Amino acid sequence: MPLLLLKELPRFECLLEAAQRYPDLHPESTEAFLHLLRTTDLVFAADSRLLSQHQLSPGRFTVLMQLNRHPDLPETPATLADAAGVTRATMTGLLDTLEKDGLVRRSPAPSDRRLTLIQLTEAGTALMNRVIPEYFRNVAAMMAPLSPEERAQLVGLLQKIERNLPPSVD
Amino acid sequence: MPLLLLKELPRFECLLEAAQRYPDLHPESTEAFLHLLRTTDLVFAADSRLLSQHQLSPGRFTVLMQLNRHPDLPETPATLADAAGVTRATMTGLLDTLEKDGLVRRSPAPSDRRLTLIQLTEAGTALMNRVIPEYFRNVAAMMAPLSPEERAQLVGLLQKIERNLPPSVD
DNA sequence: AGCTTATAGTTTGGCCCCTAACTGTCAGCT
DNA sequence: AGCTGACAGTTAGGGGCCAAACTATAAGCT
Repeated sequence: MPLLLLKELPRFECLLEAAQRYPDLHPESTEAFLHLLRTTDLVFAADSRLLSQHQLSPGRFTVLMQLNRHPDLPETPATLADAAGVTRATMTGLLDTLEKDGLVRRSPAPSDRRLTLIQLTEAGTALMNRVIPEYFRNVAAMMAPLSPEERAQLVGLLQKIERNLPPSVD
Repeated sequence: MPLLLLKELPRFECLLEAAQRYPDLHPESTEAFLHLLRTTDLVFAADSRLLSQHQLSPGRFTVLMQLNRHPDLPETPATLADAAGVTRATMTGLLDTLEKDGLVRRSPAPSDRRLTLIQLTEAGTALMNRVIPEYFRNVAAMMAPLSPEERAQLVGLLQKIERNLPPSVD
């Protein structure tokens, strides 16, 4: 996604000016909020560009990552959806295209015909073996401008915000 | 959107462990990266929940915000799309539903028949007058756990990351 | 055995994003 | 005047998300 943000964030001076018109506007908070969305949009877009070179999207990658963690332990659409924080309807769609591309395999569960077992195929495993190192190098490169102390600091600040918010999915 | 993240981020200890399997995995960078996506997802979801109470989405809100800034200066779909960082096709769809809901009005430009002028309707203006204060209060509330110094610090750290990344749209 | 409640996965329809291609219009050139 | 290239906005098709509703299956109770 882009998050549908303004391409150029308003300067802080503009926020100060707008605060005169909108008393509820808190310039420092709004600035932090907009930068958070903006930076994440850029990070996410860079991540998406890397993944798209391998015919993957962040969503598909997350599913494959989940399956790759314990390859001998099959997952179901419901457990994958729950772990990923999306609806089962969404997961059905993701699995449809992953299966079509030969990266996962669906099979019935012997003991419960409501369940479908999902496993990585050999092609899926091979793809992940190629993508994962590159993915982590890309993540490290994106975070490289921060020193180790600054990364810890960033995590601390983000956790402070996070603790104050309800989870986005049940 | 949820960003299709894992509902529970891996603990840092798990990242250390995974780093043994993936030498390119940099635990501190990966932790910061995942927290950045996670926190923004939660912030964005909270923002979306507030806006959805007013039959708005972040995208529609951004468009209305842009139109609200200079109500007497009509915009065009192309200028709105460019300012918002989305394609003209996307903007057409957003304007379709905003027009259907009576929040914006499309009219032909007298001097250039390629252009469509977009303006807020009275209903659109009234809606924005109700939503904007609430929107900024919500933003301030989400950022409230950070002190003013910490907000400035967050902005600084995010800008460091941002400067190292290409823009997500041209 | 039959009924009720719950679960799994899918389908439908919609929204928001994209790319590519289309139609209509304008600007500049000859 | 006519042509070419560029621009504006839309359409078509697709992916990724949602909610709601559906069908099929399982568990528990009587």
